[in-house]
Amino acid sequence: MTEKESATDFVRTIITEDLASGKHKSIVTRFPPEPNGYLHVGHAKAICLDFGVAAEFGGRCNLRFDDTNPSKEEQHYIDAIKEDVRWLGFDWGEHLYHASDYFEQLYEWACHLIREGLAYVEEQTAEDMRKNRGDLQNPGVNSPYRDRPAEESLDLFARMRAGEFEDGAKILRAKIDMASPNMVLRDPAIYRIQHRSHPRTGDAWCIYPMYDFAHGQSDAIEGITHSLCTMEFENHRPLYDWFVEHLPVPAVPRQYEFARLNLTYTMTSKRKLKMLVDEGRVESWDDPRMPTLSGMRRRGFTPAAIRKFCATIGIKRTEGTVDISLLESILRDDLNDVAHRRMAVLRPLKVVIENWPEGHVEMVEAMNHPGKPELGTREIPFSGELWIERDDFREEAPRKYFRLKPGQEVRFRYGYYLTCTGFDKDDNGEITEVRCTYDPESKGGNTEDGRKVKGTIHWVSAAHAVDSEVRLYDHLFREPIPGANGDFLDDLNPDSLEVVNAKLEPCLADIPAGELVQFERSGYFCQDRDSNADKVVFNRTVALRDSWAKLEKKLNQQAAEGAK
RNA sequence: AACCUGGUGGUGUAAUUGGUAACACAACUGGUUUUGGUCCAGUCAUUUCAGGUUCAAGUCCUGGCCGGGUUGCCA
Repeated sequence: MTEKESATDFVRTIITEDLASGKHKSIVTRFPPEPNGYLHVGHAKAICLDFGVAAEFGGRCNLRFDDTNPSKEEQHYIDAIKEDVRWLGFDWGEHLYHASDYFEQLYEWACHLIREGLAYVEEQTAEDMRKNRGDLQNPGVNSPYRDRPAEESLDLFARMRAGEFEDGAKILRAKIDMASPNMVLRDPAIYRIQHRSHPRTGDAWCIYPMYDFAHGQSDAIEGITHSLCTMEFENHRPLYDWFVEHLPVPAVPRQYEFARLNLTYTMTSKRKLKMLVDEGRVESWDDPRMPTLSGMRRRGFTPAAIRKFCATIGIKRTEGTVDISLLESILRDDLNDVAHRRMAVLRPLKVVIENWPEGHVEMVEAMNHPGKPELGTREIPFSGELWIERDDFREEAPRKYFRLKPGQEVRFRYGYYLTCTGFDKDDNGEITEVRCTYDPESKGGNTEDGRKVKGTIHWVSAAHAVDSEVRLYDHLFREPIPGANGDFLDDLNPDSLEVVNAKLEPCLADIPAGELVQFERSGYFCQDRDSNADKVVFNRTVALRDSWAKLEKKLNQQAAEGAK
C-alpha cells in the first residue's frame, strides 16, 4: 500500500475525536462479509475503509465471516473472499473470526434475554406475524405468546435447539415494542429453526441467530470500537444498541453507516450478480466483465488502481453514482506507468511491400516504454509482408485521416515509411490486401531530410506473427443505471464481449504470467488463464483513450448534417 | 401518509470549522508527440429555494422543496 490517504471524511473525524477524548485508546474495526457470494467493487470500498482507517490510526481490522444463515452460505465463498481481500492488499493477521465461533455464547445470551423477560418463543405462523406487525402508518398487535412465562419460553427454546420442531414452527423474538415507528423494533426475530448443516459447525445446531442478534454482540466480543456498515443498516442501529444495552456484553461498540457504492454501467448487488452467474449470462463469478474482485483481477485490474479509486470516491452518507470513467481513468493512469509496450494487430489486414527484397528479414529496435528509456528495448522482425489493423487503411478516407490510404505515406512504428500504391478486393468488396513501397532511407521511422509524416501505425511481420485469441470487453450493461427502466437483465450489453483472432509480435508468445502490457494504440492487456500450449489468450483490461474515434464521429455527424 | 436520513458543477470529493468555492473525472479549445496514447495550457458552479443573524454564510437559525432508506423466520 503506497497510496497516502489524508482524507477527512466523517468516519475519520469521529475516530480522531474518540482517540483525542480518550474514549478509545486504540481502534478496532472489522470487515464482515457474508459468505454467500463473491466480493465486488462495492465491497472494495468497505474493505479499504475498514482496513484503511485501522492502519492509519494504528489500530486493527478483523476479518469476520457473518455466517448465520447456512441455507445461503458455502465454504468455497469463504475461501474466495479471503483470497480477494489478500489480493486487494490487506492483511488481517491472526484476526480471522466467524460469527459461528460465537454460537454458544449467543445462545446463552438469548436465554438471558428470556430470563429477563425480554424475549419469548413465538408460535404464530410467519404469515400471522407479518399481519400483526402492522405497517408504516399503523402499530402492530402484540403476539398472544408475548407474555408467556419465561420458564415456558426457556423450555421451548431449549427444545428448539434440541431439534424437536420443524423449520418455521417456532421462533424466538425479542420483546421490544410492537408500536415502534421503527419496524425493526417491533419484536424482531432473533433465532429461527433451520435443519441444515453449516459450513463450519456442521450439524451441531438446528437453530441459528439472525443477523441483528449476531452482529453487535460479535462486535462486542471482538472489542470492535467502530463498526462500519452501509446505510441500509441505519434503521437497525437502535436494535444493535438495544442488544448491547440489555446483554452483559464485554464492550460497547458503535455502528456508523456510510453510503454504498453505485457505479454507472455496473451492477453492485451480490444477489443480482449471482443471478447472472446462475443463469449463464456470464461465464462465472470471475468472468472479466464482472465487477467482482476476482473478475477484475482476471481482467487485469491492479489492486493499487482499485485502492486509489476507493480513496478518490471518498466516504459519505449520501447516495450517489460514480461515473465508471473515473475508475477507468485511474486504471489507465496506473497501467500507463508500468505496462511495457508491445505491438499486436487485433483485426489483421495484409500489407505487401512491393520493393522489399525477396525473403529479407530485418530486426528493428523498439522501446519498451517511450517515457521510460530505462525499461530498455527489444528487437522485432520486419519483413515484406506485414499485418496492420483493418481500420488503419481506408480506400476513401475522411479529412484528417492520417493513416494508410492510396498515395499516402505513413510511418510503420520503429520500421520504415511506407506509401500505399494500391489494394485488392474480393467479390464482396472487402479489401484483401494493401500494396505499398517502402523508403529504404527511413529505417527506424525517420529520414535525414526530416520530412513530416503525420501518421504512425503499428504492425506485425506476417511470417513471425503469433496467433492469439483476444477478448475485447465492453461494459456489461448498456444502460448507465441497469434496471432503472425495468428488468436489469434487459439492459445487458449484447456486445460486452468480442473475440478476435489477433496477430502478436513474437515476444508475446511467452509473456510471464500476470504481466500487464500495452498493445500500442489499442489498450492494456493481460494473458488469460485460458491460455495453453496451443493457444495464447489475452484479455483487454481497458482500451486507450481514442480521440480519433471521437473526431471521426464528429466529422460523420457534420457530414450527415451537411447532406440534409 | 409515519419514522430515520441526506441536499456543493454533468459526476465524485474538498473548503483552515463564519473569511477568495479547491481537486479529480467527463466535456469542449489549443499546444507537444515516432502510440490520434502520455504530457502541457485553457474553458465549464454565485453551494436545493425563501427568509433571518453577521462587517462577512456552502458553513449558524427558521420554514419550504426535493432525494434515499424502512413493513424477511436475508445480510
